Amino acid sequence: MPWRHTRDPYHIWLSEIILQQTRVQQGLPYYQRFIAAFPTVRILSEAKEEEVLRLWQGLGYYSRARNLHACAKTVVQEHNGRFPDNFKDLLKLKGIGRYTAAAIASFAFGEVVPVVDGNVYRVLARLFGITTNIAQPPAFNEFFALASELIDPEQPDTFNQAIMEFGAMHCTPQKPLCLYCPLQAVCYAYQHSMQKDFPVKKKATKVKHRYFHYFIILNPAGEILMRPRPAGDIWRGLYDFYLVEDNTLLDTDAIKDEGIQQLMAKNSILVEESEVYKHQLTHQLLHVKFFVLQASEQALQTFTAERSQLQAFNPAETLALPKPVLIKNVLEKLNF
DNA sequence: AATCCGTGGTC
DNA sequence: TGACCAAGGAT
Repeated sequence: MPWRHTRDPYHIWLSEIILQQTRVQQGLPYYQRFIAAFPTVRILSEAKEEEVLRLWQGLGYYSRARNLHACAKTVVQEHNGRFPDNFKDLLKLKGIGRYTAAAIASFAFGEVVPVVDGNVYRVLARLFGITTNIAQPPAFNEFFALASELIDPEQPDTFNQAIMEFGAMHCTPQKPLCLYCPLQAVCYAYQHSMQKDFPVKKKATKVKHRYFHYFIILNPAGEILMRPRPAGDIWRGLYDFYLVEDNTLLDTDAIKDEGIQQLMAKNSILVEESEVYKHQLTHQLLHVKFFVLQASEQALQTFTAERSQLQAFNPAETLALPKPVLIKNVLEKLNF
């Protein structure tokens, strides 16, 4: 890994941001493209945001890219192009939290501060038999305190990399390699055959049910009405169809949206789909029905005038739109 | 504290 | 094949 044997805070910072919730294999090519395009933090800070986002596309968690760009600007404009050299000040930068601040502080500047990531939770929980629920915020302080006692003050960077590497390569989430583990004799989980029980991670899976009534509205030209989803909800910025949401599964004729009612009155309606979609990241269970309707030009004008976000796309154009998986599948099934 | 964000890998 | 998870952070 190209960021492993360096103390350049720019390289370390970039790699750590890319590797947040992301595997090395997936992030490595992005790291290489970013370094090639932006050799220094100053060059990155002078880039356009669209250019940064374009290089980031496909990697996910896109706020990381926006924060990355904002952080580069701050470093250049307020810190003379040099990253802060300590944990406390690094924490103030956008996109840098407790893990990333500790990683940069220890790797680049040798500060004695432990990283606490998913690997550290797992390794320490197994080793010491810690039953604290790591999904709860207070868990961080406990593991941070324990790691602070364990960290080697002479080589904090090596300690931090070692414990994460050990977690990633050896003390893995599933099928840890206990058979030839040097910590067998002192590992609580191994001694009690409880590897699968650590770390304790209870994820308050309150599944939220939502009922989406999608309307695939076609105008006389055969175009489809779509709109980008608003902020503050799932699929922000991705395109989907006009929808009516209600907490109860509505009957076709019980829908309250007046505009839709008018369209339905004047046009035939087909129920094309009815299925359940699980949004696993946010534990939402979406109950979805799809209606297809042909709208007359006149009815359509009234309808869209009240919903300025809606745009008409021909089917070929919709292929180029960023769509939620659900919508993509529907379009494919409907042969659009 | 709870919720949101994304793609890809594993078993 | 569905459930779980990954070198987290912001709001």
